[in-house]
Amino acid sequence: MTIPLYNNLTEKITITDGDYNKFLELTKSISISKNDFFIHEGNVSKYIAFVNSGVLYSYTIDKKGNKHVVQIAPENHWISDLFSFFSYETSAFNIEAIEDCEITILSRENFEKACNTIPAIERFFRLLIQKAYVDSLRRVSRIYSNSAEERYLNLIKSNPKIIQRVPQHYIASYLGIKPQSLSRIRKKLYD
Amino acid sequence: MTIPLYNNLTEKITITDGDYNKFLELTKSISISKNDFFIHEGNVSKYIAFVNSGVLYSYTIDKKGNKHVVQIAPENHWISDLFSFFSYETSAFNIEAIEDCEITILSRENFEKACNTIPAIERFFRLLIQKAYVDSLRRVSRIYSNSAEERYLNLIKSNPKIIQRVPQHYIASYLGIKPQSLSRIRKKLYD
DNA sequence: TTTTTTTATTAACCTATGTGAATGCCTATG
DNA sequence: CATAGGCATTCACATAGGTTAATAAAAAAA
Repeated sequence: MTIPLYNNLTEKITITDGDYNKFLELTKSISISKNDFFIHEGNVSKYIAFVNSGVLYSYTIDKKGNKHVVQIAPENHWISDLFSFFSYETSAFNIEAIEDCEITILSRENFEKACNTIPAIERFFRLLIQKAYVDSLRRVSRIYSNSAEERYLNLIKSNPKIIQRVPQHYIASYLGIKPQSLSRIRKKLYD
Repeated sequence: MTIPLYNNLTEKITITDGDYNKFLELTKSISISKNDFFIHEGNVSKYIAFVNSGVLYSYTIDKKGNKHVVQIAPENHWISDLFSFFSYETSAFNIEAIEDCEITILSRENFEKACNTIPAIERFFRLLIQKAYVDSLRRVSRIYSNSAEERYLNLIKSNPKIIQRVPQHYIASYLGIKPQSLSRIRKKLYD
């Protein structure tokens, strides 16, 4: 199904049917089962993915062996190994399905092709990345100015569904704390 | 002088003289004295700026009254109140000169105009924002996986000049710690 | 120069989160 | 059904960094 993708595009831009079809031809739709990898660290394939259904999450493993959840993407979100997608650096980055997923994927090569040949698509990705960038800036500023407890409450407020669908230790990692600390925070909050 | 800007553009894209001049007409070059504000929180004017010479830095003041340095931009860097520049949210954001500066500025309105009428410029900003985004993602992941001491050492390594030109309490804020803590870290490192 | 203001250092104490280990609970698998 | 592996919870203790306050050093102003 490509309707969710069309709707996602037209939230930000206007696109002709011709351009949309041209864009669609550069993509590929695939299924991923729960716990499968979409991108596995060390693999060469670099894609950006649009989630039609399910939930994916991306994470890195740092030099100390700690896992860091970077992004949690339910349906209607884009997710990618952006470190290497844009920088071409080989980065230890994984994207894994938390639930069974249907996703539409675009290779780096076709991403460039789409941006070069379909102005509306270049605009779309500029806007998408602008938003992702602002989100990331906001995240840095939240880490610095809020405690883990405040960040947890913010996440619940802004994304109540994620809390229900995603295991707690992933949430903890996304918040930048250990599962034990999240437990302690929840206990304090709900006792 | 607009040569630094031309060089900065052509690091990422190819642009014709005609397009460059068209772009230049949308910009304005101004001087800012040390300690002056380029953007003051509460002000309506929203610009993105290219630093020809000097150093600017951007910061927010959070609800608790703490100042957070978000970006430090020496010459040949772009800096902006990106929170509101892209999101149109009114955000409490300041950009101030640490040294006397020459900057070239582009209003939000002209930014859109440039992106809409000069494809090379839209491409340039897409690439610029991609890079800024990757940097910001990397920063989140560093905050989570490195101690303040490690982040300080990283900063020294990747940007030795900034350490020399920027007062220490700004560096501390950029690293997400208090000046006292940076002092303690430096003492531990250099004793 | 002297005075004032800003910045950096140090120290004693406090707090949030990390660490390691034990326990119980679920869920998947044999 | 039994069992193993993963997940959440709890606790005792460790530690990085925050807080407050005093002082020193440097820079700016007079």
